[in-house]
Amino acid sequence: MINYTDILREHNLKATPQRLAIANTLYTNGHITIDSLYEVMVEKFNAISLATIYKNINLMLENSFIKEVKLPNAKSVYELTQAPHSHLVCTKCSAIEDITIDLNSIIDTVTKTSSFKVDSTNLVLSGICKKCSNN
Amino acid sequence: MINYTDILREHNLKATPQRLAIANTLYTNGHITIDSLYEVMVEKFNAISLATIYKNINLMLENSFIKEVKLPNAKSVYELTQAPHSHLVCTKCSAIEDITIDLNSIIDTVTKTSSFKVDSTNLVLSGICKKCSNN
DNA sequence: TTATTAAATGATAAAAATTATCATTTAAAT
DNA sequence: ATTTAAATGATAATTTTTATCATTTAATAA
Repeated sequence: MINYTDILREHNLKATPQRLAIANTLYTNGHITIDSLYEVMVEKFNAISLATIYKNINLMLENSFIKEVKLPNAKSVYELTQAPHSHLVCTKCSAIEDITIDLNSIIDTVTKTSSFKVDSTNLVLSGICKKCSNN
Repeated sequence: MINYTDILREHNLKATPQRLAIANTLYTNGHITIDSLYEVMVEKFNAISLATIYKNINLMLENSFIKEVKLPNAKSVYELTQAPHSHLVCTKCSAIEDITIDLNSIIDTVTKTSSFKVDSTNLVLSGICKKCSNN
């Protein structure tokens, strides 16, 4: 259990118990959908409102405390903001892995080829994870 | 105006006037949201139902006639299925460009590093397009 | 500590997005 | 021209997300 009080405040978010729990849920789960997050949160706060989940997710996105990851053929998942990275998604078991890939050479090529100034990247690689290829 | 009758049939889709119009709208627009597609279609068929749009988009996705492109901070857009490619999205004017980028070296690295078998890629590069950097 | 205040929460309504249902129409194959 | 399975349009139902508002609470300062 990490104490996210200060980090929340750095992102201009009051450190409410609900938010601290959301932060820890994201920390322990890595990536989670709104639905699953709500399920987990209901166990911790039996009276939490779904509206609180949505409002906090949106605020946390606006304040860059978390990031949304849009996946092909699946609902978005949310993760704590970290260093920029890409994602591996297993089409068999739906597991999601973070992976740091150096995309600079690609960005350079794009800049030269198309005179488009790249500011950020979103890369999702779909396929079969290690576990599933062994089973 | 391209005649998509045969191509639709190749994808196990009856060539209805509505579907032919959807195909042509995607062809001329390149990328379009559900909402915009509906607006365009209403001009061509004043009695078309939004349900028809949704049902066709879903069928066309299932039959790989079209692809969904998930964009950061925006609604999904749909495009005719083409050779695999990536997307450039301008954060100023929201323009979307197709771009073919060779990701094989990256895929190779991932395979070796993480023993994850990559089957498909989804790459969106956000930034400033040529037009907007000049204005 | 306690008091103050702006913000967060929970309950719920409202809105938006998507899917389901079904009678009617139509594309495609006799 | 006939037949039939599928598509369409109208609309209801469901799902997802946002808005509203009374109450509670975190954060700040006295």
